Amino acid sequence: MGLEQEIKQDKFQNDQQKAAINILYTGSWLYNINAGFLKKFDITPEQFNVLRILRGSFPKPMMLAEISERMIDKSSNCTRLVEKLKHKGLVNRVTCADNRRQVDISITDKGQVLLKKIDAYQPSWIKTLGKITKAEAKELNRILDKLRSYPIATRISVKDRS
Amino acid sequence: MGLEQEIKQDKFQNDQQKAAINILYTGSWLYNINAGFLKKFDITPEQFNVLRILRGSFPKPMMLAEISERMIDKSSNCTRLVEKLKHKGLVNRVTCADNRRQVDISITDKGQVLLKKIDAYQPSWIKTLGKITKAEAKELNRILDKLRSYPIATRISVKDRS
DNA sequence: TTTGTAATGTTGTAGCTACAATTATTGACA
DNA sequence: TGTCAATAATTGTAGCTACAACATTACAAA
Repeated sequence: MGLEQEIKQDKFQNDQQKAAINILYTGSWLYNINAGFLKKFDITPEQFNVLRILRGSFPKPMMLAEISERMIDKSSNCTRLVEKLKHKGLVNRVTCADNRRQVDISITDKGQVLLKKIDAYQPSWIKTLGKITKAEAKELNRILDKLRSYPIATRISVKDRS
Repeated sequence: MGLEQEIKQDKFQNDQQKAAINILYTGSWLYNINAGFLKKFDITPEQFNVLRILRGSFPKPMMLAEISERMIDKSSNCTRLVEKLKHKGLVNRVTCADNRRQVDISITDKGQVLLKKIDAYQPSWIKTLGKITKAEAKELNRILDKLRSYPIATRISVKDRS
């Protein structure tokens, strides 16, 4: 079933506009699948994202700004997110000795164990992804990266200058 | 700049997994551009979505369940969303005479005017979309539709199955 | 008519997000 | 040294979401 049937809209202005809606719609769909899956582990997608980021850096701790930079959804409030994770014992947070403005955050053993457990469950969205081929995934990645490439925002094109 | 640089992650398990992150990331990126644009008009992306849905149905009113079904983000609370729009004078909401369980919702003149005004602004994300070709947009749509095909049972309610 | 069940919305509430204001610390430099 | 700007994180708060419980209405069966 295509996007038109799913949101019951039968005409888009053009393929690009349809693509925008499709990305938003598919993103929301994927997010919800993921959130539903992670709920079993009492963790949100944002928290999961942060934990994986910290695992990637382990054993080197990270500061909040670095974590924010790597997050999928940049707008999440990192301070409070990390606070939740600390409360669950999944991360450590200590004031950095060299620079007391920053805090060093690192994943705990308990956090590592949780991630392993989640990995082992073979999340349903991994299965979902199997529906597209490797070649399709590559092409999808290429197009999405192109879409986000830096806009030539306010620059006047050579043609228009005259 | 590709996804790896943007979220500073240099290895993914495979292309499909990267694609999932890419969709979530690009969706969030696009949402934020859109939200920033719409803020000038004192309206959220969700509210804008509902208004366009109602314009599509005009002059035929719609009930809440129909609107929900067509929304990009199904999880928004439609009752309160419509309440906000009514408060701004952008929609009408009256109890349906035939079936008093349902409410008939329709876009007002003021709502139509607002949408026209927004259309006229040529949203920045329309420019964004120009970065991919028509052929790329078509391919993107095809792959995203394929990805969502065969719904994951656990997240789809009985009602939605059809 | 009464009863049960499905359809349709609304509401309560905990928790989360957006974003601007604020605090604390550091480093540059007159 | 004292002042200023930059960096890093926290907090206040209004508004929004998730989701389950609830209320109302419709309709069919006994």
